[in-house]
Amino acid sequence: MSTSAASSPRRLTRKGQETRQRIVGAAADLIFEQGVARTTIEEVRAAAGVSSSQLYHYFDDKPALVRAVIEHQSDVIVGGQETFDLSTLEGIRTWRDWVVQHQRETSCVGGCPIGSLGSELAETDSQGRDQVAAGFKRWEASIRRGLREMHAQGRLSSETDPDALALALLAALQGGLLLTQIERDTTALEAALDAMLDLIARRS
Amino acid sequence: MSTSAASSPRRLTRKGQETRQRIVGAAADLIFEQGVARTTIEEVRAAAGVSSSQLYHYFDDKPALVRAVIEHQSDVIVGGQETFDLSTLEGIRTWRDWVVQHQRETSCVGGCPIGSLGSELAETDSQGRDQVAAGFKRWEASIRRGLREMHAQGRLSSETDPDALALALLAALQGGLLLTQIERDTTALEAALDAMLDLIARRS
DNA sequence: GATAAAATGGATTGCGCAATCCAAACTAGC
DNA sequence: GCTAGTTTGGATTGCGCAATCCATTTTATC
Repeated sequence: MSTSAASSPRRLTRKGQETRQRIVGAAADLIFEQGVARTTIEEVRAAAGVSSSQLYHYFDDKPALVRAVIEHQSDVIVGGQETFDLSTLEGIRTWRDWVVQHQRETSCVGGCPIGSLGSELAETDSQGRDQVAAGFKRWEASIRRGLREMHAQGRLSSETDPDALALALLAALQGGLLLTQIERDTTALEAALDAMLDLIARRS
Repeated sequence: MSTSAASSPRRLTRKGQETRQRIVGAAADLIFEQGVARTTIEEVRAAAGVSSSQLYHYFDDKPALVRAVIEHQSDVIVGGQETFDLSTLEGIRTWRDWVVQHQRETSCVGGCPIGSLGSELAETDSQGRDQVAAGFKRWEASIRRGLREMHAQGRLSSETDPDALALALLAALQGGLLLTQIERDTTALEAALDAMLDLIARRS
């Protein structure tokens, strides 16, 4: 969690931090549900139960709020990722099952919180894009840690490049989530992850 | 290319068809560059060199125009896809190289024209989402045709399910394109496609 | 408990942009 | 060449929404 950002208030009261967090949380939910462009400041204001001036007290403008949301979602996702151990085939399967199950439980709605943001901002907000890229880097590093461990312990063939595999796994997940979100069906996500699992098994 | 759509004018003059096409092309370019929400009717109007009333003569409203753009992009992509033969490992490698090269040439800007649209519309325009899903289905079918052929001719092991593999390949491509777009670097795309190629080779 | 800073309330402003309207000028088909 | 339908011009409207403003109340610090 990189602090920084919101210019004006340098010292935040405990109460202020709570309010700020409430705004970020509400914004994150709304943006996850309907994207940045279709989420209005008014909606965020109402959902967070704050006044307009409060919102602009904590964030310079809408882009600044979006930046805080990206940071928030990165933290949530990377935090979640680190509860899984990807250094064994069994662990990767457990992770795969969790991801698929989670999509089923949410009716395949929303896709990946970071991926969707990245797609929307990529060509219009370079600062936002950089931030999403940094989030992906952290995520990738987390996956890589597992595969490197697997490789070091000889459970991945020595010719295998664990770093490239980590990137491929993240890509397969992203593509699977996108197709799953659009088709409202986990088939694509399962096919993508199972293909990667099969590859990893064959390289064991 | 499914016709239909724009309510009002049932009979289009040649001139009318040209104008309509010009609008769709301009809209497709702009939307590819900056997304649906950030593309204004005024921009499309100027780029296509038409008047406001012309635009609303051919399309009921902005969502209708977006629908025409989705249709257009689906046609372009599926058309392009069909110039490749995915029934041999060699052919798939050629396709992989083309995709990567294309991203390099465009500086990794824009991502996938359909994927980006799908991501933006998924939760806010169910009609648009359905249309993107249909586009992906066509794309998937095109890939599947190659892999089924490969399977039938014994160049893919009999235990392999070519349909699931086609879906996984499309997902890897989408995820690779998304990461590549955000990181402005083709490494992820290459890792994703190469992983799938390796899997296919190992299943040959 | 005084005072400076921070947090909150809510009305208001101004503009970007989708969409409408009323013509006028073409293009078919008979 | 007449007329019904199609295509085009461009001004205008109206609203959604980001952002500003001026208070008032609360919290920290000494």
